[in-house]
Amino acid sequence: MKKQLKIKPVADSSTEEKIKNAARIIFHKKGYAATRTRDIAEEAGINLALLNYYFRSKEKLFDIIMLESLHDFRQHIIVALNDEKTSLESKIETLVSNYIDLLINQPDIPLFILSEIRNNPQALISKLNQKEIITKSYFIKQFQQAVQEGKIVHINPLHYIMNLIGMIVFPFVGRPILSYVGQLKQDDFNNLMEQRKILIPKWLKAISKVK
Amino acid sequence: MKKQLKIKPVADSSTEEKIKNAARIIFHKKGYAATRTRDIAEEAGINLALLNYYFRSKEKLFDIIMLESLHDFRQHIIVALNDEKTSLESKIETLVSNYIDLLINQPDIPLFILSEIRNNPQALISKLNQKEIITKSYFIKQFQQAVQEGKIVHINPLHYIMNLIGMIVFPFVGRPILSYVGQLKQDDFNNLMEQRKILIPKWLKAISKVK
DNA sequence: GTCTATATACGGATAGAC
DNA sequence: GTCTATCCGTATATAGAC
Repeated sequence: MKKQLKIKPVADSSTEEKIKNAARIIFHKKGYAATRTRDIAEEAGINLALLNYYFRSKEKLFDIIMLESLHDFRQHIIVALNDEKTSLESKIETLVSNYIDLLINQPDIPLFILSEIRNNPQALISKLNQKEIITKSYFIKQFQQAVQEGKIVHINPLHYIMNLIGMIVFPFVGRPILSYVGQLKQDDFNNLMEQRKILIPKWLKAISKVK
Repeated sequence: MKKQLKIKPVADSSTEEKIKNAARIIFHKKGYAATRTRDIAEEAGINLALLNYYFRSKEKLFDIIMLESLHDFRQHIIVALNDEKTSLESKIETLVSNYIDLLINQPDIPLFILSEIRNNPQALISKLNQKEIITKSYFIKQFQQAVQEGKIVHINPLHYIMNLIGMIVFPFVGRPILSYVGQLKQDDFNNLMEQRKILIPKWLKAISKVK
């Protein structure tokens, strides 16, 4: 059971990878409860029994997918917020841009995580780890510094965080409705998201002046 | 089977209402697939068989709850956006305020709807009805008017809608995480949302000037 | 209308052949 | 490692007594 490289996995080569990739797709799309192991097997093009052979149970397979998804979801925030070399503004820019790139590739991650947390809060919230990752980040230090200097209006930083993450994530969470209302095709939607990479930092800047 | 008044239902009096209220709570909290009819019966304090006696099946009961939830969720937008008497600004103010009030009372509605749409897009999206409710609303007319007059920067109105709805809804969708990160109690959270009633319209105004 | 007991279906998991 | 066949628990739904 060789561990494969994170960056460039050998695609769908091994059966194990095939199952994991299929599981990610189905779990992300339907959530734990609505997913049937038979669907995963079919998506992976393998026999149902193999799923249990490799992963013992639906739950164990799910835990693996959830852990990886949480990792992806968090990592973009943590890394960006804790870079001590960059300014507040450029931190926002990289975070927004990287995040939107992730979501264009895996648009179902946020709704997946949020709805599973709803179904099982205590179990999952703890897996988010250190609640201080945001509140004690270098970003927050810089933020409070900027408030002191009068560059940002005095306000609960949580509002700022909600707006930041919400502006990035919400369009993906509401994509089906949005695409329906706006009659958007896949590409139309992605183009809008590309625009937001530039717009969101500007908007946040404007907001941070509002009393 | 007398139809009861919408505004002031005779609370939990009838068994039918008891079941519906219980179903709303459980479905909102866990979604269709993860909900067991036994849980609903227990929550309602009635025998499991009665559920089928009154509503025939889990699915039929679910459809009723979903339809009502969609109605609540939409109605606040539609009514506010189509009032021809009010200015653009005051439309926003009422919409934000009414919406946040609804969500403080039923905080699980958005995640409920969004995750069920994800599980079954085509079936539910159609129930949203007329895709023109937003794009052909009086609000959009006023919006485009304001753009013409140079009061609002020229931009795809969908960005504006995403920001508007996202700022309102996202904190509720991400509430478990937010409350965890910010160490918020129920009241702390609600207070933040009350603040947003005032702040969101101001923020949107600032955003609408950003090039 | 409400209950107890039970039928039926479905989905996760395993035994055992290859 | 991979398949077929099958087991078994769980959840929905109904039959029938009260």
